[in-house]
Amino acid sequence: MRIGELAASAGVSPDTVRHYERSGLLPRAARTASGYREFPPDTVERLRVVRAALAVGFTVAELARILRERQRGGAPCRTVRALAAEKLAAIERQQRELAEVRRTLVALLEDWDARLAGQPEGEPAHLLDRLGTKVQSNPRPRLRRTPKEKA
Amino acid sequence: MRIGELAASAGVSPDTVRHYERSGLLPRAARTASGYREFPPDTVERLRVVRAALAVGFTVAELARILRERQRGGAPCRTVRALAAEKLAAIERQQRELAEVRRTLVALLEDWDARLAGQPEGEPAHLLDRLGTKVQSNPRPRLRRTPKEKA
DNA sequence: GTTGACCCTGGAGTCGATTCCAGACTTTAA
DNA sequence: TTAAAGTCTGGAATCGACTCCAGGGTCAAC
Repeated sequence: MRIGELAASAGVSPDTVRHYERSGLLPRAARTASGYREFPPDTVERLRVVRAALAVGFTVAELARILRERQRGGAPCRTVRALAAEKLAAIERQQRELAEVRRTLVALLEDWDARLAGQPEGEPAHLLDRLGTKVQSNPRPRLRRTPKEKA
Repeated sequence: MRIGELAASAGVSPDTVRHYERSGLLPRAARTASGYREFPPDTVERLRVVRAALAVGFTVAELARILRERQRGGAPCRTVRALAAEKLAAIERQQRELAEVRRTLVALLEDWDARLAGQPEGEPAHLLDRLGTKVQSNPRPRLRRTPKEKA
């Protein structure tokens, strides 16, 4: 199968597939006489695994290392298991942070709505200023930019 | 007060303060004869507000726009309120995604541990392969890199 | 008067997973 | 036969909030 078909099977772009190949997440594809990549059908499954691993937090570099190890007959299972546990811990940390931020934001909106209710349309209500008194900043919750889905 | 003191008061680096000034999140500071920035004391509060706003998900660009608007006598409260509501929605979406990923990961670890239990130390257990069957990838949970705290 | 801690500039670098680019070729369907 | 859609390369760009850099002044204490 060609790259477009493979990519579509996993809902990614051909560029992404090439990227994975370059990074060592997919085996080097064979080429047709004209230079097109020709993937064996089971690459669909391999790509699915890669996407799933990325989705639970593995990085491309980590996966590349693991897959390379496996290629050489190694059994990186213990490493994989440990790494996954780290991902879980990271996720739970992030959940706690997110919950905290959410609490803040909910309280903030309530507070704001109360003051906006008693305020004419164009008047300054100094909403942002209320933030300083109610939140003690610190980390930085990277709000994921919404991934642009292909139409 | 000088930049180092201001920065310390909010637990950020002087570089960050300069960055905020450049970005329009802090008013241009006055300068001493030797060119040092001299901040009025209430900048501490302003910086605190900025940090808090960033912490709940506002971007530097958004804050700059809002603060510029306010500078010109505008009352961007409605905008701010709407933006905050968007942030909340984004956070809740992220929470749902994170919960989903966590569920997957927990199930995966259980599954893995079961197979590893019956497996001798160096034998391949094909852990990653199990992923493809249990997860249907998609988005991409950016696990935040842990912010390096200053020692 | 010298050390060490601070401050200045503005432009480049960081992180990571994509995504995009130009310019060229190939395949497919009409 | 010709146009549209797919593919190739590899290096650069994207996003955002910082962080770092060199090369140079400045301030405080001893």
